[in-house]
Amino acid sequence: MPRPTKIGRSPPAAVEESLARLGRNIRTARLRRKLPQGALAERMGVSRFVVADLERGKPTTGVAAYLGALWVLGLLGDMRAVADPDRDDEGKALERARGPRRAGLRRVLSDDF
Amino acid sequence: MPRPTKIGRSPPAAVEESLARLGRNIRTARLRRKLPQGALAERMGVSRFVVADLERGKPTTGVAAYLGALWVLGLLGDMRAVADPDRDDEGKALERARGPRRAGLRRVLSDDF
DNA sequence: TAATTTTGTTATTTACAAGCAACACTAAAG
DNA sequence: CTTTAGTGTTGCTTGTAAATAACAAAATTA
Repeated sequence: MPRPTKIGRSPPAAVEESLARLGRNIRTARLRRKLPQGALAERMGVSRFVVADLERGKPTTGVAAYLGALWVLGLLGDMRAVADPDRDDEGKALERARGPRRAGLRRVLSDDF
Repeated sequence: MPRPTKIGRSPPAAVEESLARLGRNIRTARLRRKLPQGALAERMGVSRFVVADLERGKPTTGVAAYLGALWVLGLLGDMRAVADPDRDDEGKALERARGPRRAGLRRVLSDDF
């Protein structure tokens, strides 16, 4: 996350806590599976330092690293429920109050990064 | 995620799908709350381009950006269940097969980034 | 319709994420 | 105790994530 970002340098406490817990959970799952940081890192295609950063909940580390770890550990499915529109009761209530707005999409949205 | 990373440049398909879905979910939640990308970005303390990246599921974007968006939208609580040790049945089974290993911790682990 | 708002695109700049190497510390295994 | 494996820490290098600015193309509102 290069360039000084407020959310990267000092995230809201709630975000920091959430990240710390996620990191601890990944560490616990890794230890249960008897995987050293290096082995997990190798299967993810990153260096062991990235895994160490994850497990501490480093906020500036890329999402792909976190999700990649979950993937190797067989826990990626847990992400399905995050921000699931079907479970977003507050959002659904807001939407019912007016007509459903369509997202201002382009003709074609290029997804090549 | 500077430096050519396998997981950043071409993540496993499962990770890509998970990211794409998460991005779509965040976008849906934002639209339901009638928040423009710029407004969400401002509350997060980032530029509007980061929000646009999120919603496309860009893998190299920092975690804090994703979690920060969830936080503003009131959806951060959904992260609690991700990799929750209490729900990790496979991990628990593996652990039962042997004694619970303790992590090789330091005396003090500095968490200042 | 026109005016406004929102989002997408491109280009440029810059601070840092992630790679690597070397070394220290810890805790198991022999 | 000695050896080995796993993890933490520091310093350095490099490619790039994110900021900014300017413009274009949609969608919404009047």
